[in-house]
Amino acid sequence: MAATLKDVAARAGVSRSAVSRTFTKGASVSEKTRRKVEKAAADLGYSPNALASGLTTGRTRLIGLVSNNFHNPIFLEVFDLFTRGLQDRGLRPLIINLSGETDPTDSVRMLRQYSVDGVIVASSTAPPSFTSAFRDSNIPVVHSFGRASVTPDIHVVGVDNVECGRMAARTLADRGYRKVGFLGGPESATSTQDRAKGFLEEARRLNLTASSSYAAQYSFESGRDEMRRLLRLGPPQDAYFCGDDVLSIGALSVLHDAGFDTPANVGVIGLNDMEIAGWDNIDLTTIQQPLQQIIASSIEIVVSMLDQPDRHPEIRLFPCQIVERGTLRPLP
Amino acid sequence: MAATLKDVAARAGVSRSAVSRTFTKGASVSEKTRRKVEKAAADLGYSPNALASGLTTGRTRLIGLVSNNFHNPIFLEVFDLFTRGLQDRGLRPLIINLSGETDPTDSVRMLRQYSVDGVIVASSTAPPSFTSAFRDSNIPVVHSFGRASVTPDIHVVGVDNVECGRMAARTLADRGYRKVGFLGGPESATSTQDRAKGFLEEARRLNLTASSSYAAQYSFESGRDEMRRLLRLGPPQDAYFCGDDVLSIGALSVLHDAGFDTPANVGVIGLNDMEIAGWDNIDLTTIQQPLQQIIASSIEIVVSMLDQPDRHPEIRLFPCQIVERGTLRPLP
DNA sequence: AAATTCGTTGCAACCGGTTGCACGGACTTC
DNA sequence: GAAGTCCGTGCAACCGGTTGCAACGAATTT
Repeated sequence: MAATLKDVAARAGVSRSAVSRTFTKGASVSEKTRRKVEKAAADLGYSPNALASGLTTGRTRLIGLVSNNFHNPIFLEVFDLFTRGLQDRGLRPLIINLSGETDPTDSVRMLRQYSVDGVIVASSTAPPSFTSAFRDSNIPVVHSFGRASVTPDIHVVGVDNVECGRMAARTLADRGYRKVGFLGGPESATSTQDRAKGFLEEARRLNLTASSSYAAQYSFESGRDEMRRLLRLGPPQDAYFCGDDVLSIGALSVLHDAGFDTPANVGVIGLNDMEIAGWDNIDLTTIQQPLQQIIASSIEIVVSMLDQPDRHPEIRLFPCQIVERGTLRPLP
Repeated sequence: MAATLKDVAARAGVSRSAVSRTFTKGASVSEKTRRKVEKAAADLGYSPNALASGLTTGRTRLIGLVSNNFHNPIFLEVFDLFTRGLQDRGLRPLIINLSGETDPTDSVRMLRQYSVDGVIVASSTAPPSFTSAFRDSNIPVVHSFGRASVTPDIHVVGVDNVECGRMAARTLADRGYRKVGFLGGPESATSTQDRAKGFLEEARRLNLTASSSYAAQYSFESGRDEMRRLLRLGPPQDAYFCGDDVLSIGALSVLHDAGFDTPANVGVIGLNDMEIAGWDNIDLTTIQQPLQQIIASSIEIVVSMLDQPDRHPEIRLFPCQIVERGTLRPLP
């Protein structure tokens, strides 16, 4: 149906090699043949078949984008940045929706079948075994929003979640909250563990009374469920650090239903600064992750791995910052 | 690096054809060779290269998923359903993020280069010329959330937006609102045009006073901007039908800032029923599009086109329904 | 025992490109 | 004018599979 190399070669009166070379930059072709070929290609509406060329070159320009956060609005922003960033560099994202799957076998097989040039795992909850499965299959991989390890064996781009936890504790302390709580996401997620660690350590250091609890997932409903459970056990803390904006908003809605007012009765600080957090009906004080930087950096690493697959694993962490809105009282 | 057909053939002591046939269902292979081959394949961790096989069969099992709604949270749900639905059928979504692009040329080229088996355009704002570009390139295409045409030349799955508009008008009238307004998305989008048409016609029929205006995009900020503009011109209508939930929420936030209370002073009804609309801090009355059905149906059509590429274009519209929440006063 | 049928198998060509190599011609150089 | 460069080109093999065709052996029929 579509024109092939052979068709173009015939029409231009040259060999298939000549046509291939005109479309391979850096190859040696005379001005004259190039013009003939380009004319013929335009006439036939030819564009090279990326799959066939991938077969011989070993480069498909396909990048696996693996995620499981399809219920957190922040991920739409992540998705937008990744897909745009990749396609701006001539790469095509091939999506894998994990949706609860924890066994990497299938994902690895799928992406190997399509000979992706690399994989980006965009998830703060995917276990480390997941990313290593790709590396073990010799697929270049970078873990975005992953945990920084002391002995990195995989590229990780993200934030220092322990430091985020500390930052949250300091922020609450500075505003005069004394009894504070951590309301995290799933306890199995490394991001949750790190945020809890930083938060509780720093709270202790600052002589705050700190508690912690965990929601089943990073979702609005889980945030509601967990806050409801807490309120059944007794009065709320002075303020909560929630492991994610959606959890915060869920928790807030339960607090409001129960008659508590923010920030007067109880403060809440989230994490992510998703677009919705800035909406006036939400107005959530939160810790912002620098998404653009994290994603641009992830893409940069995966691109560089195309040329140097055995590049030394690297950790890139970016600083977070507080976005002041209405769910925490102002500094005294 | 990865094992190939040849490696497996050598290890199993059979020809490459035999190996290929064990992995092609419906092919004729004896139990004995099948076992030998499967053993060898398992030993080597072999899995067939989908790209190479696509080259000869003309089937890549790749489906282009084209969209431009990367700023509307509803699209995360759409995305989740599409990616899961496709991969459940062994298809892989290849994402194209249009982000404002209106010229289909590049998208068509990209997807042709990767020999996708079909394309799903998931957008209520993409112009019809966009989808036809795929069809003209002989790529099976279905337009999800598109406009139903009387003389369909492309598969369309979605809702009857004119009827949605009528339904909104009736809903407002039933609840005693007399002066009503349509606050739509971009005027160029067919979805906006249809919703406006249905709403205004029905409002007239019901002797309501109706006005209409348009936001620049389907986004929270545009909703705010437009409602701000309306309030500068004079007092608000009794109730608004907004062309989308995000517009509704933007409009609501401006109304609240201006001291209007919902549903006491002014009613708002949205469209989509995105997850957030149900959050207690939002509690938006809205018209629900049956996403699951629309998406399942879109996938079903694209799958059926794999076998019958020239299948007659079809329109599938699903009914919407009102989701009662707190931004419209109850029926008298 | 010969003929027929049938399922299984390997050969070889092909899908749409890429690329090492050798050849040919134009252009320098001595 | 002969020798040496260098650039451009085509041939042919290859990437990792698929598939039509013919051959083959076993089982069935006559």
